[in-house]
Amino acid sequence: MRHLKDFEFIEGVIRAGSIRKAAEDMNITASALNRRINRFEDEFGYEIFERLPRGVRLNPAGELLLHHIRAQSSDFARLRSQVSDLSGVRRGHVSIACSQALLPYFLPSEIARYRGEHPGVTFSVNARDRVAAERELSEFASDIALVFEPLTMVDFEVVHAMAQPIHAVMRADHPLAGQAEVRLRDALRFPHVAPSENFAVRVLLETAARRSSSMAVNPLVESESFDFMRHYGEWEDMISFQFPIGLDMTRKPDLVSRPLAVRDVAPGNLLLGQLRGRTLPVASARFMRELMTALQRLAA
Amino acid sequence: MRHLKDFEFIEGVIRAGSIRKAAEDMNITASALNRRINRFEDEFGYEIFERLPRGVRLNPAGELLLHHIRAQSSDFARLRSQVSDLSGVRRGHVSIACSQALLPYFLPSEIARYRGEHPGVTFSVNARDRVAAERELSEFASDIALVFEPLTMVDFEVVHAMAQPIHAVMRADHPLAGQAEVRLRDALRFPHVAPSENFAVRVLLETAARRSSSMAVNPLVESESFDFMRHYGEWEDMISFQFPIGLDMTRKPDLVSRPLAVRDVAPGNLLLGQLRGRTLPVASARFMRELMTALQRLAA
DNA sequence: CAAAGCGGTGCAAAAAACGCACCGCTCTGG
DNA sequence: CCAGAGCGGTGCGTTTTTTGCACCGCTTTG
Repeated sequence: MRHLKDFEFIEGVIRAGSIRKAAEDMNITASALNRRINRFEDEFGYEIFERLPRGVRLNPAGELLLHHIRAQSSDFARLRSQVSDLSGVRRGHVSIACSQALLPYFLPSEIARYRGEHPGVTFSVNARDRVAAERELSEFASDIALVFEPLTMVDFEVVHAMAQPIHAVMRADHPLAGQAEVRLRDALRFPHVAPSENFAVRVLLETAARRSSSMAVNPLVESESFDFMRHYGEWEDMISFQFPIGLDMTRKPDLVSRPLAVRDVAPGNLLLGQLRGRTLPVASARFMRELMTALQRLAA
Repeated sequence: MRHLKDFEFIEGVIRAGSIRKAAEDMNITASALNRRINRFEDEFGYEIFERLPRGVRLNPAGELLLHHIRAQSSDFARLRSQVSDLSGVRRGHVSIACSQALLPYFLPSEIARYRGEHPGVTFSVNARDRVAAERELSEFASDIALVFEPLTMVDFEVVHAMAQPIHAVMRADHPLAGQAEVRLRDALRFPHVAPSENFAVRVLLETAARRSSSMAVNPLVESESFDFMRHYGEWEDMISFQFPIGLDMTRKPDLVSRPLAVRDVAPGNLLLGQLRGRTLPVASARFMRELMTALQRLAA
């Protein structure tokens, strides 16, 4: 679209880090691109790039402008899909940033169900830790985030929250498998695997363990991949920790999961949210409502 | 700004109702303007105007586009003032749509206090009934609305609410002046003035009166101007009804105001709000926070 | 039924954007 | 230490886009 041309060029320059590189990427002369940038800065009244010997970089004003650009082009995309909805077609794209735990069962089933009703809607799903998920929202790279215990929360608008007690996952013949509820100190006495420090499960375990001098999280295997940890249990008998929404026990009859005692470990909060103040595209907004009801159904 | 040119032309056409008239208004040839519109519709992929024999009119897609245009240019204005804030200057403009009751005392004092601290900030204040105030918000014509009991509320995001019991205002020597609290049936037995049907005070009085067959609101003088009604009391001894925030009794020692009994008449809700989901310009956002604290101080 | 007002179009002129060649500068690697 | 590479910026001729003018077909109106 014509009126977004300048913005696209500016985004290109930001991406490339220099005008010349950006010009090459976008099939235009460096001089022409340079003039576009300069003209825009003139009209805008403020410089938006710092000129460095090796290229250009956004200054604070440019950062603000970048946010406007992203908000603007995202809203324009929303407008287009809204207009195309007028003619009856139900189309759109939903982009989601989520914790790993949602990847194996919860999101696939929800998305499949939704696409069954609206086959024109496409999805992109990316695993992101809680910091990256928030950043993606504020960069308009994702519409929806579904993460455990996000950190900064200033641009994160919580649409739905759900408490999830941590479960200990072990083989059906594990000594602790007979208990309906597992005490943390018991679980930590057995060999266990755990995710690394930037995952909510680990943080909750650590804070709980720190309350008592006798307990410590000492994973024999540590990984950033929940997928790896889940499969590792098939080879060596270990306890792993996971939120129940990431579990589908019906498919693994040789594994059992038991909740950790809530008085030992605080439950994690699964938060469904979007960028504060943003108007989501119709498809994303609808799917978010679906997720809300799905989570409520799960809690009941 | 270059990238808003098309949008400005489109707004001009909407305002003028025909391409030729708009072209004249904006110092451009009709043919050039016509081609701009057509080119935009081509690139956009949808027509936005219905072509009528006497001119053009927005179609539904155009209505959606218009909203995007207004949101977009308002957000761009916000961006500019935010960037200019970076260089230290505190500037900006705050536009307010409010009920008449706020005009004489509350808003003037609040605005004066705010401008004492930020002399670079300008204001526009317009009295609007509760329907018009909401429309102004959604057209980005006002940043902030402060009204009693708005109606539709779908685009109105309530930032602060405050209950205001209706007061009966009368001369100090009025028979009811001795009571700390006035019953509605007593007040209605005396000659009274009242605002017309599209004001919250009147609606609340009517609904309260309807609960009893023995009461009716029969104003001897009816007006849309609170200013008129306030001054009319100086000429003929009548009860008028008003929210306390619109009163400043210290300046009129010969007048007294007594609250109507809450068990007779429901208090009105004064609502401070903005367009749902909109990011206000810095100046407006700050002033809104000031209003919130002022209202809280008033309630205490 | 003619005149006025509307959106749309062909064409030439005017304006804007572009590509090319080149400048001055800083950093870097032999 | 110095030459070369890479950067942003500029002058100029050329290309592309936009505009203005004249005019068309159409509908409404007095």
